[in-house]
Amino acid sequence: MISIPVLTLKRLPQYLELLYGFEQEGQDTISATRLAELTGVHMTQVRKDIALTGVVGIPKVGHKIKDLIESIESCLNWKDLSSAFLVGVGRLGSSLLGYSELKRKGLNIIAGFDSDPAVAGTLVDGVIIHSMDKFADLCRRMKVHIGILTVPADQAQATAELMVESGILAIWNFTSALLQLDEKIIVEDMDMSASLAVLSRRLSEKYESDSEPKRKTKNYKNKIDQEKQ
Amino acid sequence: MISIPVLTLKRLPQYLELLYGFEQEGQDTISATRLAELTGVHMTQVRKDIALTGVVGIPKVGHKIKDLIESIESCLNWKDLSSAFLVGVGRLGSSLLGYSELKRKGLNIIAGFDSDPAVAGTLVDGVIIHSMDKFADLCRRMKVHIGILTVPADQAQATAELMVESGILAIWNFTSALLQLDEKIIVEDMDMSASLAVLSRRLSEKYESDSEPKRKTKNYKNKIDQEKQ
DNA sequence: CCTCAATCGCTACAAAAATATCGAAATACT
DNA sequence: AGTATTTCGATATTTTTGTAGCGATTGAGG
Repeated sequence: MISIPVLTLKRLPQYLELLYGFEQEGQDTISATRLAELTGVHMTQVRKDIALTGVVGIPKVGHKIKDLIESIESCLNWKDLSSAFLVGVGRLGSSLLGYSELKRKGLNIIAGFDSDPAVAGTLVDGVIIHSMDKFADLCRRMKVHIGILTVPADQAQATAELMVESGILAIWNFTSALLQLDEKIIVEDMDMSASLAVLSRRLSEKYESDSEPKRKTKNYKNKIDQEKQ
Repeated sequence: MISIPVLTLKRLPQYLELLYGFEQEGQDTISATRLAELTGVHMTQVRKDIALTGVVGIPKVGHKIKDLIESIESCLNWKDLSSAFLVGVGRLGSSLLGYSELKRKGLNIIAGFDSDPAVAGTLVDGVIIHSMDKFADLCRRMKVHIGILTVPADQAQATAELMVESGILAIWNFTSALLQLDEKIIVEDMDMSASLAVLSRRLSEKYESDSEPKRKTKNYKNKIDQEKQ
C-alpha cells in the first residue's frame, strides 16, 4: 500500500466535502479545475492528489463524482467502520460522542470510559460509559485498536500508556500533552494549540506589521553583557 | 514582521508545552538537543524554529527556559489577550467556553451567540450568551476581530458571511464546511476530518498492507470499456 | 591556565512539495 | 467530417522544508 503524503491526506476530506454537496445537487461530473477554484488549492495539485487515490478522469468531462467519492473514501478507509473507545467523558468527550459525522467517516465509538464513578453505567448519546478499570479487559476482548483521548492534560500520558498496554494501536489525542510512547504506536494530535498558533500569528503579521524584529546579537558576549545591565 | 512557516508555527506550541513542564520542575535551562529528543523533531529543525522566534542561546548551556517561553509566547501573540466572539453554543461551543486553557493562549471569549432564543441571556461558564441579531452591533461596538465558528455545518457559510460583514478579520472554523470568503479574511480550519483522515490512512497503511493498489489504466478507451461491461 | 566536551548558529546540501509546461484524448461546434 | 476547446495526466522546474556538517563560543576539570 503506497504511502500518501500527509498534506494530501489533509486535503482529501476537503474535496470530499465539496463532492457530497455536488452529489446532492444532482451533479454528475466535476473537473479538477473547478475543485481547485473552490478549495484554493492549485489545479495541478488537485490532479496529483486525485491521482494518488487511483481514479482516472475523462478529458473534457472531468471526473465522475460518484467514482471520486468512492475512491477517496476507500483511500481514507472511511468505507468500513472501525471501532474505537473514548476515554474522558467530559464536555469535549461528550460532544464527540454526539457527533454523528464521525460514523460517516468510518469511526464508530462503541464505548466511553471515565475515572469518575458517577458516570459509569450511564448512557451518553446512546453510548455506554464504563469505569476505567474495565478498559483493558474490554479492549482486548473486543479487539478495539483506536483510542480517543479526551482526558485532562495531566492524565494524558498515563491514560495513553494504559491504552497501549491494552492493545490500542492508534491514539487520537485531543489533549495538549505530548505523548511519549513506543514508536510503532500511531499518534495523531488534534491540537487546538497548533491551530490557534497559526491564527494568532497570521493575524498579528497582517495587522500589527510595525514593531521591528529584534536584532539578533551574533556573539554570546553581547548577550551576557546585556543581561548584566 | 517576518512570516513564519506554518509548520514551524504548529511546532512552537509543542515546545512550549514541554517548557511549561520544565519550568514547574524548577529547571533553569534546556538544550535544543533535549527538546528534539522529546518531540521527535530533528535537532537542527528545533534550532531553526527557535531561531525564528528571535532568541539566542548559550553554548554548552542551552537556552534559558524563561527567555524561551517569553519569546515563543510573544511570537505567537499569546502574551496579550485578544477578544473573540463564539457563535454556536452547542456542545462543542460550550466546551470551548469552559476551556480555560484558551485564556492562557491569548484568546479571550467575551461572549457567545446562538440562534436558539432559549439560550439567549443565559450564562455558560460565566460567559454571557446573546441572540444572533445582536452580533453585528456588538461586534462593531466592541471592536472584536476574531470569530469562533461552532455552528452546524449547513449554517457555517451564512454565519461566516455575517461575521465578515460585522468586522471580523479572522475566523477559527470548527465546522467541516469550506468557507468561501474574501481572500483577505484569515480562516483557520480546526478540522477533525483532516486529522481523522491521517489517522485512518496511517492505520490502514500499517496493518492492512495487502490489498494491491488498483492498476491505473493509462488510456481512456480502456476506462470506458470497463464501464460498459 | 589550558585542554576537552558540549552546544550554538551559520551555510551548504538533500528531499519533498507546490507550481508550471506540455502533449494526448475526448466532446462540442462549425 | 474536421477543427477548436477543454481537460486529463505526465514530466520538468521552482520553491519550500528538512537534514547534515562546520567553525565558534562557552563552562568544566585537570
